[in-house]
Amino acid sequence: MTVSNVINDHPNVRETTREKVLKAMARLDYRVNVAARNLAKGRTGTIGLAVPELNSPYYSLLAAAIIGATERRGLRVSIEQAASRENELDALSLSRNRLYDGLILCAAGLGQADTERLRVDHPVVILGDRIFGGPVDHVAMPNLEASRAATRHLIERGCRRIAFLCGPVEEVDTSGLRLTGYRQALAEAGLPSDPALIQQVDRLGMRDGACRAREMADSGLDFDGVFCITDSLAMGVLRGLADTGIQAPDQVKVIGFDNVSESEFFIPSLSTVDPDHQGMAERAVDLLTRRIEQKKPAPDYEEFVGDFSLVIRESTGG
Amino acid sequence: MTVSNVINDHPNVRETTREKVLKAMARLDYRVNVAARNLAKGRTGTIGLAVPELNSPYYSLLAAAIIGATERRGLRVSIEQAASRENELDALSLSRNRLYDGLILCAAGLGQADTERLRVDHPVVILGDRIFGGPVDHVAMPNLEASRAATRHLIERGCRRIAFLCGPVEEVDTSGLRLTGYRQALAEAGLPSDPALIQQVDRLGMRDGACRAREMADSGLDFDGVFCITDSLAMGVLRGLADTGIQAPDQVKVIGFDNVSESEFFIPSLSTVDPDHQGMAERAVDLLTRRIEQKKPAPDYEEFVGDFSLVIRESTGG
DNA sequence: TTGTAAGCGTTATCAT
DNA sequence: ATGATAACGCTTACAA
Repeated sequence: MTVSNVINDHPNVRETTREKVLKAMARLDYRVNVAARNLAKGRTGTIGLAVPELNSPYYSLLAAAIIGATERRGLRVSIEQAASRENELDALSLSRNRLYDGLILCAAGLGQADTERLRVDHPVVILGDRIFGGPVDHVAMPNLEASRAATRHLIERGCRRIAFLCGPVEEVDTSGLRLTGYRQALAEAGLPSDPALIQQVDRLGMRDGACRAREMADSGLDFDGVFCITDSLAMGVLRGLADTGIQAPDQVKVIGFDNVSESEFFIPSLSTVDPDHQGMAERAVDLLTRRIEQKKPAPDYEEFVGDFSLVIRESTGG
Repeated sequence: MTVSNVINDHPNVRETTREKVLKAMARLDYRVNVAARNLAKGRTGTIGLAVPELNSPYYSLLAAAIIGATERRGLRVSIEQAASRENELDALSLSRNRLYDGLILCAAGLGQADTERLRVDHPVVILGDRIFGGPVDHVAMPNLEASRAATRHLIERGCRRIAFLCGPVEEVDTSGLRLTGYRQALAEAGLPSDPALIQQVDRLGMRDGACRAREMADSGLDFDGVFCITDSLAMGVLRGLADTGIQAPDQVKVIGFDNVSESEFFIPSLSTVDPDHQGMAERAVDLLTRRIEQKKPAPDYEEFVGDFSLVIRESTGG
């Protein structure tokens, strides 16, 4: 017991005793067994972070932000790639199995229909836009406002035929919410909303962005601006436009969403929505920590929407 | 005990008993306690992966490759950001503390001088180029050969004044090894090696690449090719060149190293060394698994060097 | 096929 | 200030 007290820096250990213990520990090359400690304490000091994919500028930025936020709180993060709805449920159960003290889940597979599966007796925070009003704390992007602002920016720069590039649109999700913001901005400016300009791709990466941009150009679609719901998509679009000889921003202006590190250096550099990643990460970790600390689960679920600003770069005229 | 047998799919449980147990588990909403299991088994089924930074195209690619390799083996990966030598030592001790069954360490802070600190009694695999001949298994990039090939490619495309852009050069590390390959290629082609062309930056990211490219251009340095030791650096260079009005590949050709996802879509698309990330990841996990499985530590340390190929794209003339 | 007993290495509680 | 004792929830070894 005294050894335990020394290890955990408890007071009430005589200095000479402490030294004796430390000396013995050094001599024996003693290491605490974290598994045993976790069992005895009922805590692991680790939270789980489940993201759909790691090799993505956005999710790696997000992971870095979360890690930054946890470091300041003396927590460890274990990152899991949960690439499917199935994987996400796995992550949930691992957390329930006391491997983690709590879980930050970036849902991509789970949807509004799975809301009830989140009703678990251990701390979970949802980060993202697929589940609203669930029985968990929730940190979301400022989808609507930011999309309006991005679209408005294109309009202000003179675009009249603005394409909207997104992923599969579901009832409630990033694509759907940002589409609403886009439509609102058009409506506010008195511009018609042409369904042909609404383009959906399967995956929100550069490849799909590039392919679709080429298809749009080749099909003769008339457009002078593109609002892409992720920067990856937007950089892909810039690439696709370049392939077809279309000049950005002169002929077509492009704006993205996320402000990933690469956007600043792309050629042309990418105008984009800059969400307050840091703030959202801090808040997610705060909410989770609060849940972990409180003994009794309380159904006062919080919904936090992050801040954003617009970053104007070359792709919309600088 | 019978419950344990059911949970672990052991044979020798009567079907009716199994069902009774499963039913009871469902009724009680029972969950195994992973912490307790870890303690009893002395294994966690989790390996640690320590990388210097997460928000980097290269390391996120690597992390994804490692995760892919472990999934097939029924292992879980816990990713840690170890951004300093200190952090790397932490990761080592966590593993020693039985939180992980083993550790894959991408050393960036630890160096050849720390070799002895790797002499630990639990499985570790080093992934990277900073420690050779240490008391651990080691998976490395084909630095020398690949750098020679990349430099040779620039020479074949007509470059005569090839700059080399790297990070701080130490005794043994990525920068140093690739520098050697670069010099060898120049020598083989009978080209002089001008020290002014060897450019070092602090961090291997796009920002430093862009800044340095602008400085090189502004200072009037004469160069017609750049071999960058990472793709991020190379994309930064392309950006920097664009800023100063230098055309790539017409006036200056650029080649990178890593073949990160972004390279294919950058404008101009980036020629680069494509290491066999998947193969290296598989091998690292294999080596680690072997160590975990064997009871007695054996000092037959393996050194595995991955494969590579060259991917020629627009930045060197397509 | 099922169940008993011991032990994994810590920490919490409570005496001393 | 120190230490004895009993958990923590599981698995292994072995007995029934």
